Amino acid sequence: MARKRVTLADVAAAAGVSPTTASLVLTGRGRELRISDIVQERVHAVSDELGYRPNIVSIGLSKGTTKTIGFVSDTVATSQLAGDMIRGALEAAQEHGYMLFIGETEGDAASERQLIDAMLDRQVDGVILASMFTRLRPLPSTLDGTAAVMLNALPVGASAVPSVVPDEYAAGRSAVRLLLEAGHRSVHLIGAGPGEHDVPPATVAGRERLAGIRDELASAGLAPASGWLCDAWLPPNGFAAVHDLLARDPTPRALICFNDRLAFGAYQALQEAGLRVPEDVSVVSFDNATLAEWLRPGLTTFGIPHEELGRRAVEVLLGMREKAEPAEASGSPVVHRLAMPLFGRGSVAAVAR
Amino acid sequence: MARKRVTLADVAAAAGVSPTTASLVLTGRGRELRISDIVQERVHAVSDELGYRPNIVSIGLSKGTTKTIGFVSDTVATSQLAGDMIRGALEAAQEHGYMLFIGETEGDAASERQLIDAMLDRQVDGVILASMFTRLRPLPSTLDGTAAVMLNALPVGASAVPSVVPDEYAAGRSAVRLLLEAGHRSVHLIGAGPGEHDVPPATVAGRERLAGIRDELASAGLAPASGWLCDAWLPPNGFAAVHDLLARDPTPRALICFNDRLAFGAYQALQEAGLRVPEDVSVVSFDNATLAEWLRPGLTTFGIPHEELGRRAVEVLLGMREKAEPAEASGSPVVHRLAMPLFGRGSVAAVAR
DNA sequence: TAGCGCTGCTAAGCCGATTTAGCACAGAGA
DNA sequence: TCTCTGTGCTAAATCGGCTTAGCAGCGCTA
Repeated sequence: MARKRVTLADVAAAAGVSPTTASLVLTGRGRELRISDIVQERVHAVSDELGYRPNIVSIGLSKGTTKTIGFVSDTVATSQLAGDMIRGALEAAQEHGYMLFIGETEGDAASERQLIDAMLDRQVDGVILASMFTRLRPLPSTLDGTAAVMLNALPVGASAVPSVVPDEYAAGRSAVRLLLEAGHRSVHLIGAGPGEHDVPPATVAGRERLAGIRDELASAGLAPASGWLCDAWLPPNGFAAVHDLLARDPTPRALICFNDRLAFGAYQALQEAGLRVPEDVSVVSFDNATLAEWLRPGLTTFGIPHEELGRRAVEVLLGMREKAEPAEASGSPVVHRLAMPLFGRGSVAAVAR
Repeated sequence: MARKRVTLADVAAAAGVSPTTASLVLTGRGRELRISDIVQERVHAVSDELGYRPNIVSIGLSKGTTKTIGFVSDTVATSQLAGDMIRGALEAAQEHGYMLFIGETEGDAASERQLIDAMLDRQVDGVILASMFTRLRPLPSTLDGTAAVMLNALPVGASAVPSVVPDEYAAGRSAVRLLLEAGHRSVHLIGAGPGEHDVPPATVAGRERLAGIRDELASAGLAPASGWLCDAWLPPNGFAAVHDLLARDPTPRALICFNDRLAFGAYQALQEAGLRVPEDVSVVSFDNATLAEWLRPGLTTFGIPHEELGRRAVEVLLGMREKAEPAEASGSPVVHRLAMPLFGRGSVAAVAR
């Protein structure tokens, strides 16, 4: 069955010219090399008729470029996030005629190395190293000499690799500002805080959100009313933290949850205590998980622009390939910070007096 | 910077043999073609020392196989599901030394065609056509002559392509059996039913789940107590359906929700009506979304084995490449149905008497 | 001592494109 | 008539590996 692919040689034969001529015409160098209009037209016509498409593998062999990008993610555990990030990358890649190899390491260094090798064996033009939660990560040494971009992660060590991350710090400030504008002066933190070092280890997001929160509070002459550091940021943790908070302060007015799943747990605890959102308690959160929309009332949250992050990573990577080695040239690695958009729903109200 | 890749020629030169010899040794045909042990050893040593890795692009050019599979999904809207499916596919592919191209069509036929072309241009060895919800879909004609497998979708038309889908029908039967064993005799359906044709259009999952449910009820001499067909299967739909149900029957005993998001809405409606899960109402559902674990009480649900589906699709695809054209040979396309595992949590209790 | 078979290795072609160098022909000028 | 300059096209090398066919040298037989 398998109809054989139409090759350049087929086109050339059918048009009665040499493969060279066909190649020149189809790569747009016909005029430059003085192929007559009649022949050019004939080649194009035959090419269309036969449905010729160049074999990228072949081009890859001689040019060393395969129009392919490797996308290495460390975990797809919280895969919804990964999906959007990949989607953005995919779209940007497709727009530029690139394809994406996807690979997953589950955080294992050996399998990361293996995966990157497999990609290099296939002559990828560049590699995106994505993390599903913002963190510091080293650049694998195999990637020396290959264009690379970190996505939702920051390079550690001397490697001068550009990175693309959400602007967590700004979002932290914005979250506080939102509550201040609603008249709140007492803000409890669920998931981290109150001190600047009270964050789960290795999460850049937590550290930067907290820094933003604390700085914005400070500029209003305030400090967190309380902070509840959690090991993990899942609903049960949020539930427990708010449960504990209510034991100390039975009528909190405003919560900032460090992510939406914590907020979900917070909702549950508040509800069981007979407190209503937002009439009794305002809640602001981060991530804009799908969940945020489904809660009743809807959760006001700062979203991670996953799709935009993925898209930007691809664009940065393709940009690198044009200029020679710009990251190293400019001395220090470039960090692209993308704004986290606010999704205002029903969970914030003016403070009750 | 970019250290040049080590080629076979480099290894050969360093070992003082011809490229032919090096190739034979490294592809394991050394003994067969009588290369002396001394030379074999030397070639291997040099190869290791230089860190030689064969360039798969080159092999792809001559052999036409690139150890690469294209994974085309129609939508990543509900991307968590996609993520797990892709993860399973990824793992299986990696185990066999294959890489995955990922592409997304957003359901658009033109972009699907374009994507598949882009993959064929890169000489993929096969293509997996994945849907994020089980449905019928035609096989794009460009794929004639290429190995293909449908994932979470069934081929429509004469194309003899194997497919891998969850066994929705069996899960429907199991859901009912679970309730029957708990002593329930009155079962309300949220999302579809009561009649066998009362399903949202084009969802195979709904149709098959409903068929299983109705058949199992029938074999106990029962029929659905009521059924609430919803346009979409999102929390607000579940909320509304249960709201309506309660207007007719204020004390339902058992609900089967057609997915977890409907069940989430059902929980909310039950809660607002002062009914408790599972003491007053038992709830069974399908999908095992992450959400199911977070609800209080945890939702008892039949999960879609996404990871297993993805994995199996790859295995079926790679299996096809070994035998010639087995699907067509065997006459009718093979459908692989994978069991949907039960995740028993706290939402089902023995019927109150 | 020519012929045969075996051992151990290599030359050369191929996959499908791009690219460089250059060929054949026509017309113009010396 | 010979050279020179364009014009229009093509041969051949290349990318990096695999594969087929075959070569050289040796010992053994007839």
